[in-house]
Amino acid sequence: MSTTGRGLHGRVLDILGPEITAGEYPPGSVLRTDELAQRFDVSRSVMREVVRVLESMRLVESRRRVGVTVLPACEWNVYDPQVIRWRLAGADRPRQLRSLTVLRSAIEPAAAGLAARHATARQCAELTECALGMVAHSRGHQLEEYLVHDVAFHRVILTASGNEMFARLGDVVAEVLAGRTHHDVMFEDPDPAAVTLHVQVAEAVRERDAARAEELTRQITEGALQELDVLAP
Amino acid sequence: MSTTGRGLHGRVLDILGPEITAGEYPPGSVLRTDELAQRFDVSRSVMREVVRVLESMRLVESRRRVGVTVLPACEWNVYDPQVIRWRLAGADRPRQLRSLTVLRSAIEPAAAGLAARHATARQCAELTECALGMVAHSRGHQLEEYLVHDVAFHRVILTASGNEMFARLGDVVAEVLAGRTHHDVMFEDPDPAAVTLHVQVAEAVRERDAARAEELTRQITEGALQELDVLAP
DNA sequence: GTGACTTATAAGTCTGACTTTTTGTTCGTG
DNA sequence: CACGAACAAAAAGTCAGACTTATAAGTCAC
Repeated sequence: MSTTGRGLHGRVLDILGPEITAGEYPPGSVLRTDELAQRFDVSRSVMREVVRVLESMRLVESRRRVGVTVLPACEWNVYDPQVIRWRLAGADRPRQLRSLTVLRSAIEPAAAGLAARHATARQCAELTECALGMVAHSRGHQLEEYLVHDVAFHRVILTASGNEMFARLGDVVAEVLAGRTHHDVMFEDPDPAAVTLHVQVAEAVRERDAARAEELTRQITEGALQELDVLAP
Repeated sequence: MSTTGRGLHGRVLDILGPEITAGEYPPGSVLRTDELAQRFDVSRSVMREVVRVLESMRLVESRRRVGVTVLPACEWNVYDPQVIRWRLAGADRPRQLRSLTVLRSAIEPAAAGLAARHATARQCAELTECALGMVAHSRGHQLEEYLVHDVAFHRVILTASGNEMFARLGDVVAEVLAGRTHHDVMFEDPDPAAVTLHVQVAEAVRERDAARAEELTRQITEGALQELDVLAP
């Protein structure tokens, strides 16, 4: 599932990146390129490329005569998909999941409102299809199938908003939804109320009722927030 | 003002990055590392590092035997601060500014609501100070001083929300606000109504009135959106 | 036409030498 | 003792060249 993987460079990145985002090196720690190259048994060229990428994510900063210094978490590009993935795989996954869920609850209602105005006929159809798929798999422990349609639903909403910044959060939402189903305990079938809300959102968008689409989506994300409050204190 | 600049590598990036985000190479175009190295008169090592960074931004994809192919805009990491800066400096600045303003209007009200709950006494004081600074410079063509306080105000709100994803949008908001003052025509003093709203938001946060802080901030961002509608069709 | 084989190509990797910047120390002077 | 300038060392930065590897595309037999 890892996007990187490709090439020697990517493999090193997939080890060093998670280590840094996990906080294994306190902010201000200095790493030397040569030592890292030795440790991973790669050439300095490869190691330099890795450092450059980490630098562009603002995880580290490279300065002459001093080395590669690890930056404090407040500097990190937390919207970088790679950084998000690394952090979700790490120890502070709960905190990360909460941050992202709060972000969702700010974005998605607005996106739904815009989607009601801008969605194409095709997107409206897709939306309805997703919602029906959710209904169809909402009972009898078909969690995986339900998840697929749930993710697709939210992706369509975000895309149909017509705002590229919203659209780009599709992967984040997918990650959050998948996290809820997989990692956290979720043996029970999804909340019927939530399923109904999705159907209603699809309706509202189809009927171009922006205010209703926004309000209904707000209820969905509020539910996700409360669910999180129940699981994690 | 460029963050990169440092080093030969950064200079190349600051030329090639904007070129790509400006759409000078249609999606699917292939660039060869060697040719680029020749063009910029740098070694392949440097050029490879540049390509690696562009790849991590998902502006390009490097594949063996084919070259460095430019990816379509829907793949770009549009939340990368560097990408945002490049695009704001480019031709589709208006569209970009609109996307970011829409994003703002989704995020900031939510952030203000959270800030009302989580802001420290110090942050409340800073907020009030910023608001007063805005009032003080709201008349008599003191646009620059006004902007400084405006930016600071919104940064505090986003930080005080306690959500790192929100906090990280401080730079984006700063960029948008600065853009409004500098690039677009703005000879007149700021709208007195907006100034008052900022003061009231500071009040609401200090009084822990989350709903009011959220609603007032919504009015601020709505104003920004309408202002944009007036300037650009 | 289909499939296996070959080839050319461009990225990927490694190595070693050299340059440049920056830090910290040393030393001389007031 | 304080202060500043000269100096030395350390680590990143840069370059050039040789080699490896994956793979797209062309070739040939069937």
